Amino acid sequence: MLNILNTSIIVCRMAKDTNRPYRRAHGGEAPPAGLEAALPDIGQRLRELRMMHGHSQRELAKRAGVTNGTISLIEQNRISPSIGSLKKVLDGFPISIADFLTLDLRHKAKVFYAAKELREIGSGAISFKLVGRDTQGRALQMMHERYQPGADTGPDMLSHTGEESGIVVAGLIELTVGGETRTLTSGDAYYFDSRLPHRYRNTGTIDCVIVSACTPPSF
Amino acid sequence: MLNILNTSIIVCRMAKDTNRPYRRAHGGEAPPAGLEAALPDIGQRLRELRMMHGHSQRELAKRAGVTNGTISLIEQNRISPSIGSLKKVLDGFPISIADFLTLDLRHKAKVFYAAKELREIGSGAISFKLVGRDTQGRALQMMHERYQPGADTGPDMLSHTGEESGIVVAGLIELTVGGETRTLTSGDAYYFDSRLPHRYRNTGTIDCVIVSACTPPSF
DNA sequence: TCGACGTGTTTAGGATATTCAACATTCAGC
DNA sequence: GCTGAATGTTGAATATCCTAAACACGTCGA
Repeated sequence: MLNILNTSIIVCRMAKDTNRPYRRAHGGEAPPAGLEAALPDIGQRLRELRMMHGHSQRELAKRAGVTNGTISLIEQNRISPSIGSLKKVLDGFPISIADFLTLDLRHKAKVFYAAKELREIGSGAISFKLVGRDTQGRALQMMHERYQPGADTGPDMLSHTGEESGIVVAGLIELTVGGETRTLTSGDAYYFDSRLPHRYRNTGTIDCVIVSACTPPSF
Repeated sequence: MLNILNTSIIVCRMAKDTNRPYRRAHGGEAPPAGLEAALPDIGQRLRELRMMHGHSQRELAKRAGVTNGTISLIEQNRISPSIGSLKKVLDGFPISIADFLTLDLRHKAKVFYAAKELREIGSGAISFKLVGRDTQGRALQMMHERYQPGADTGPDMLSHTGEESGIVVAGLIELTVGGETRTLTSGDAYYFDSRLPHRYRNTGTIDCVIVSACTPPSF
């Protein structure tokens, strides 16, 4: 099977360096065409990652224990680094080879959310403000919850797949999980499997504010 | 930096094949010792995967478009395959390089946490209070973070697998993610892929408090 | 017992990756 | 306009990878 990457490298070399003829991969069988998933653009990935970290080629080379020339050639896709040396190079960053190959650096997901941008659901006594509008492809759902005095998620206990956790920021909340009830105040926290029936009640006299998260997103 | 893998390869070659002398990686500096994460045992992984699929080396070689010798050498860790050829080999299976490298080598939980029970790590300018002592089997890690004025996670950007999100509860924080920088204040929020290099800095004059969550737990 | 296959391993040599050193460029500081 | 120090690129030499072909061993059936 013909390797697309290697081929392109050769083309590149031929064009730039020498006229030395190139032996076609396997004289015999024709390649079954590009059925396999494309190999990510190692060079550009590395360059972007390096830039993000604010390192020069030499700086990274020193950290990684390779030469700056190697970094340069890899970034230009002039060579296909061995696993060993790619590992060395990535040792210059806190990232694994697997993550490096998977990470989508180009996709610009929304990162920052002004308070007013949080999506608010449930008005009245209980309000949830969600971080992020579409939870597509996200593993987490972060929330800013506010319970007015007397607010109550009700006697019909909640129950859904996933896990949830939170920290009380202000006021107090009475939380029941799987039959056990506790009152939490500012700084206290909870963590439970969302399949356990649960209920929140503000038994205090001021608004209760909780910052919580659940996975997977359930809104 | 000396590459452990390559070294062992050489040793192996020397012992079995020839007595040809081996030039030590870099005459100069001594290796800073095994600080970096171990490179997964490519050879054994490949062998196991191949066995699971019931292929012989030659059979896989044919599918992959490499020679059986290459498979053999890789499985013995005699060579560190190039990304390109590892890709080719894995094209013989329905698995990506990243998955291949990651592939796994095979009650009543505590719900309520008083503020004092939160496990505190990092005492100085930055302190994290974690919900839950052992994150074993948990999908989420909830945290109460406090940054003193001037606190900074440092120019060596953080980067790790997972996703993280948070809401600023008090003060302000300057957050850099994947090259983009923003200053968030109380009520603002963020969400990003933790593999993107990121950095937190309290550029304000009072303590900044953030309640955040990440998945999977990374402490 | 023998050959014809199957397996994984090894070897020599050509192809590719990596290093080292030099080069070209940019940019700050004078 | 000069340096000097930084950057990324390149060519030649060397080390490593990859292939092709042979090797050694085991199994099976005649």
